[in-house]
Amino acid sequence: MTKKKLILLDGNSLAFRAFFALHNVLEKFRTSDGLHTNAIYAFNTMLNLILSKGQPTDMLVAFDAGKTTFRTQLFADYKGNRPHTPSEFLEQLPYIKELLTARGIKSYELANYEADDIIGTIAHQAEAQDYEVMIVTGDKDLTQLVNDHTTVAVTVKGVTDLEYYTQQHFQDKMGISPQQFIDLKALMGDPSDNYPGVTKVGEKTGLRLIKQYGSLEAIYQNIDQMKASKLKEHLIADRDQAFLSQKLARIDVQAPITIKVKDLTYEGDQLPELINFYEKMNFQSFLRQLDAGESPTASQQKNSDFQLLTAANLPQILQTTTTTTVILEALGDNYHTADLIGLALGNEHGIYVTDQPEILSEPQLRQFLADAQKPKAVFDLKRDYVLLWRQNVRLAGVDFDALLASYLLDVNNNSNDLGELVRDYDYNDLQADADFYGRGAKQKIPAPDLVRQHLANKVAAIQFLQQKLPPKLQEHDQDQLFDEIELPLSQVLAQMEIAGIKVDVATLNQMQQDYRQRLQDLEAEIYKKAGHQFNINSPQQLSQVLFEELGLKPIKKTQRGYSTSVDVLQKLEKQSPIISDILAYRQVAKMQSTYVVGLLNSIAADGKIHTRYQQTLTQTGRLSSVDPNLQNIPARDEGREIRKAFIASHEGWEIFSSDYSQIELRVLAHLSGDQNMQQAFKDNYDIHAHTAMQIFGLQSPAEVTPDMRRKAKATNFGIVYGISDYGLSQNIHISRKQAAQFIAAYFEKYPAVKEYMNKMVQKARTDGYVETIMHRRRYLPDIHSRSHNVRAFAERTAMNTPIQGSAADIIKIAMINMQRRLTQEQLQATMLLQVHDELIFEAPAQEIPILEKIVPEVMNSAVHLDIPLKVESAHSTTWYDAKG
DNA sequence: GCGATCACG
DNA sequence: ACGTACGTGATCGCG
Repeated sequence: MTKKKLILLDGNSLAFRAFFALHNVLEKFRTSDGLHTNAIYAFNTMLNLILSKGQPTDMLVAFDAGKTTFRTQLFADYKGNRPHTPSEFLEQLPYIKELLTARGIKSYELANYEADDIIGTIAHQAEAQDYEVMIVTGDKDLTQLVNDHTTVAVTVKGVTDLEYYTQQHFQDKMGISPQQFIDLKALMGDPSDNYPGVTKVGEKTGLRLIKQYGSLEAIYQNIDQMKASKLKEHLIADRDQAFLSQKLARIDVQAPITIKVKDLTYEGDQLPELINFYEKMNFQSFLRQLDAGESPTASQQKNSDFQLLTAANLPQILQTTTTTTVILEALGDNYHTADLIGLALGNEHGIYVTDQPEILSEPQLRQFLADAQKPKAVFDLKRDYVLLWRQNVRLAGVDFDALLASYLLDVNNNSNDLGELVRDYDYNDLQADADFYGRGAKQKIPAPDLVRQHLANKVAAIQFLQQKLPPKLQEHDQDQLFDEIELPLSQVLAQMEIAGIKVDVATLNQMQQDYRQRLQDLEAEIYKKAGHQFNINSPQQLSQVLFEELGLKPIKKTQRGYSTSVDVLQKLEKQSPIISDILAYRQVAKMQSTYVVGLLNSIAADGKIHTRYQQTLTQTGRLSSVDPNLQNIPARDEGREIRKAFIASHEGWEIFSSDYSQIELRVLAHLSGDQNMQQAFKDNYDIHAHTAMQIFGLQSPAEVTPDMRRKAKATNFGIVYGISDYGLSQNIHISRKQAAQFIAAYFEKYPAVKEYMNKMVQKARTDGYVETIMHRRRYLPDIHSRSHNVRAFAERTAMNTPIQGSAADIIKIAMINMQRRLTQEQLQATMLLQVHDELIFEAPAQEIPILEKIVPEVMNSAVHLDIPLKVESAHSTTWYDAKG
């Protein structure tokens, strides 16, 4: 007989995690009676995962019984600092228990004991009966129960991402045994459970002591031999607290439970009850899964009715007074080169589909698509605009883009695949393209009737989203962002992508040869110094040479070995002459592979590079650039030479570039309302020098040394990123203490900045999101994480996103206005690139003086802030020199 | 397919 | 004491 497997769930902690996993859609999960169901839903998702992955024979979910336990009797303040539990969560707990019954899973609670103790006791008994035990929890404390029979899975993020603690994993990670964990907690205390431990002892010191002495008892037995120190004094003073904490930390494995292991058989879903429950909760997707007996498949998706689109019925279909949904089907991501394979239209006349893209030669259809008075709905306007441009049709009249709308509502729901995206709105009647056409090498076009059906289903999906999303945009106050920024920006970006930027192949070829020679020379030199050949590009082989053969001292570890990154190598530079060769080799190799060769491979038939801007990708609202990335062309040092290859596309034209000066700090000055910082910008001071005066307490700008300015600049950056003293200290190579002083001085001189930072974190906590000046929204569910690490990251994000995102809003508005202005003034000048705070154009030489006037004018007036914006411009025959 | 590295703002 | 800057994309080696 196979071994029995018992899975034990920590009900309260997992339900709580489930609640916050879907906290950002809290209001989306409500029954008609008003009951919130997000935690119930996420809990069930987790159950599905655990049941299918874990295949238990027996199962139990343990819950906390109430506020008072034997621990509160030991220590009145136990868990005394827990914030008020949200009622939206508490109301769901009874239903989670009901769910468990319907799924054939036992649950249990016991007065005076926590769920931990129930789990510990049952696990203990099951181990004795040779069960394999797995415990699932959101609380690391339970890892003390790990042993040969028992694994503890702790949630890392959400409820489906689990870290599995086996005996081995625990030992590897902590360096102590699971049983010693109790003594570690005794020393550290636990802020979330509100018990103290020993003063000034945290995880680091605690681990050191446990490793040295083995146990709490051993520490105190040997305390007299310990040499005098503050630590020793604290240990002695807090002895009682430590032993009390040990009692609190230890999970009781002898709790007086009234159930037996043999009663815990997992019964499986109780179908009538479960269907009933899902219906009550309005869990459509779970109901469908039950229906299918497994996950939903193509066979049960509802296909939309449609008819063939022909030249004959086109006139009737285009005779419409409502919005027409348009699908242009082309395979692959790169719409600059992909071929059309079909077209579909949908409106009040029905859905019409063809797999003959040649229908685009019909003048009526071409006219309709280009008619700004005929409203249209699409998925990915930019893509469609470019596809049609290549057919010499200028798409107009699009007033709904399901991709853009979905992205604005939640920047995480941004799949470039319509089928995947609608699934997030519980719509399952469209396959993902990757499923329909196959992925990678296996991609092929299915039979025409299937393709037509797929396109019809796409039309229906967009129609569904057009009903569903606009009210939500309005709720979020995002109508302007959608209608006046992202939608028009799509067309501007399409035009920039189509324009492309000219590249001088001869320059790149010459660089390729030079780099090839230098790489050969450096390679020979490195092999000579190492004593043998090896692959310098392999961090593994390189660290073998450096740290084993040459005996250099490793500074930093990575997951697989020792780090060989630039900052590490720089610290080793004095120790061996090979290091500078390696640094040089790395730099040249990067230039060669990514830039020279990479760019040469991306040049289109017209001698230009046409990047694609991802408009629905970043979490902050910035654009990104792919295939190739033209937003990370080297700008400093030698690498900047690459920019000499970027030239204007006509004889007698130039490259013209304007960038916002300090836009993020200006945005911060505006958002925070800090008077001191605002004054500095109003007076057009050098802001980094000004900050240097503030944090170094100087009286006049003349006292600011270049080094002070450098440090102040780094501090300004740090503030924008959501400051930490450690991060700043690493960045400018100062002590952490000094960094902390800088930050304190900074906040003292710019007090409103500090208030603003606190306000953003608070807003993320109470509203679940932060937003930009144009109401671009980012949800931050991690702000409630129990993990310090994850939570701190969310807090920095809460501070940074409104700043970075508002700057992104501003340049987007400037781009739209700029494109209009160029048309108005009938200029030949063309906007080519955007690099976050910079716009790059090409123009006939005689238009340069005009650009010098109007580009800063348009950029400066994009929005009205409490402080002025500032723009700097430059121009030349190549991008290299078109930079101030 | 993922981690390490390094390019940009 | 905790473990760190924010946002990206391309290339490489390795499993």
